[in-house]
Amino acid sequence: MEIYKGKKKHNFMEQHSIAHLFSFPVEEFIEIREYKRDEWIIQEGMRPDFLFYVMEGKAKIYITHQNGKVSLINFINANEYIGEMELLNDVYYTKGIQASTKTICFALPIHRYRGQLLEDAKFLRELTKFLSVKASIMAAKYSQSLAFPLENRLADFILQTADEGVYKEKHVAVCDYLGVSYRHLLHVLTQFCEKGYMQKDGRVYHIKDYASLHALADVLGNR
Amino acid sequence: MEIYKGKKKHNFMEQHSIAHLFSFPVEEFIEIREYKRDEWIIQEGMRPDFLFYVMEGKAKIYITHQNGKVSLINFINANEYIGEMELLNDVYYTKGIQASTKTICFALPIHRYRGQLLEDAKFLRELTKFLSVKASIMAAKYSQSLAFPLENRLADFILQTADEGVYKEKHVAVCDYLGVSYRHLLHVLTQFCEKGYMQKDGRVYHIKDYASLHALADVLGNR
DNA sequence: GTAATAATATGAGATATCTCATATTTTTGA
DNA sequence: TCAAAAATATGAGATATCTCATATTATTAC
Repeated sequence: MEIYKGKKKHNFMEQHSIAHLFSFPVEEFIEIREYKRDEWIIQEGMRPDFLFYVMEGKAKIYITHQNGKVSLINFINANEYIGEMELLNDVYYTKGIQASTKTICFALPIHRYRGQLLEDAKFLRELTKFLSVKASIMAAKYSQSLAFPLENRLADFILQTADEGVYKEKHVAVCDYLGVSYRHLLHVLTQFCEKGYMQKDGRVYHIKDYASLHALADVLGNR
Repeated sequence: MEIYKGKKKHNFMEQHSIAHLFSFPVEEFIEIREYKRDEWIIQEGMRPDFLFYVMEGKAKIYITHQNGKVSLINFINANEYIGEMELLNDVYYTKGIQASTKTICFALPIHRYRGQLLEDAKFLRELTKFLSVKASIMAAKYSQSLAFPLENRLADFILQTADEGVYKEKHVAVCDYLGVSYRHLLHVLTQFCEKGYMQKDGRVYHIKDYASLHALADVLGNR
């Protein structure tokens, strides 16, 4: 992890203003941090001292269960908060946050700004919207995971992540995300190929039949 | 549904103040509504015109999937909001909300108060906390549903809902809530009885072995 | 009070998904 | 550059969960 200093910090802040997020100045104690791919931004179970706002990059929220299974709960993208749960709630079990690409974020020291943040309607309004969307996405994922087999959820995931007709996500990551075993994921992928929906080419899959995949994904009703 | 008028309204408002939720007066256009058990407070897919705040009672959030399955996403209890998603987001698929007991709530007409509410730090702060807890609970339920079989989730549910050692929830409701088939729920309940964790007595179940149920529930790690 | 509806109950067979074992290939770190 | 670690790959058997069929018992509505 690198903390931007001096000129580098100054330049970055000029090019990426976050003045629209707060109605008071935060420049004085704010930090700009750059995390490398796979670096942990927050360790599971360790309360962070900062509220983060992601400017660039992508991160993953993980939780480890007592049976050893690991769930990738969700992704965090640019223009989203990290650590807001800890800002708001005194007791909260902190999830692990890992950068999945190079990630640059603003970091506000909570002890310095907590009081002001919780009085700031501008900040709270945006955070409230963000949280409402988050809650709503989690609810959708939850109910879908119970109501539909992997076949449907995977079709949806493939269509969302494929780039120019090519699907090439890492199987292990997808298992954590969709909450199924590696074995079963491969099984369903093989089925998709047998049915002619996709064609395997080395490590990547080419989509051959969008219509069928869409038919599977659409029943999830992700509006 | 009954809307309190005149003296009844006046009395209720004197006894149940919600002044602490807002920093501006809301008395003028607020309604007090009482819903009977099983009545729909919001119809699925129909945008509500009100923001509700539950004072008394308990309601359920439902979503119907395209394959006909119904998920009971969560419960709403006293001192919680209904309709906040619609207040915050212009596009949102409205879930169905059904009273599961007699439910009394305040109803604020959105068109009248939206602007003020979104500027009110006091209101937004409480709503933000509420939403952060909601998002966090959904995330926990989601990851648990993927990581653990019914056995564990049911043990947790039984311990949470049993009253003086007696479990007597309706099977059909539990199926929707835990997202499993009726058949499978009964199967696992029967197993619990065979293993001596519970004893069936007519329509209710008596808990006989708390330790074993706790052991099953604890691995979920609900902190 | 009775017919309709909802909830409970149980069996049998199908399918979705998991666990474990083992081998090969790719990536990573010293 | 080489050994260790991670990711991919596949088989076989076990288990969790679902679907459908069918009966019986409560609850609700008229």
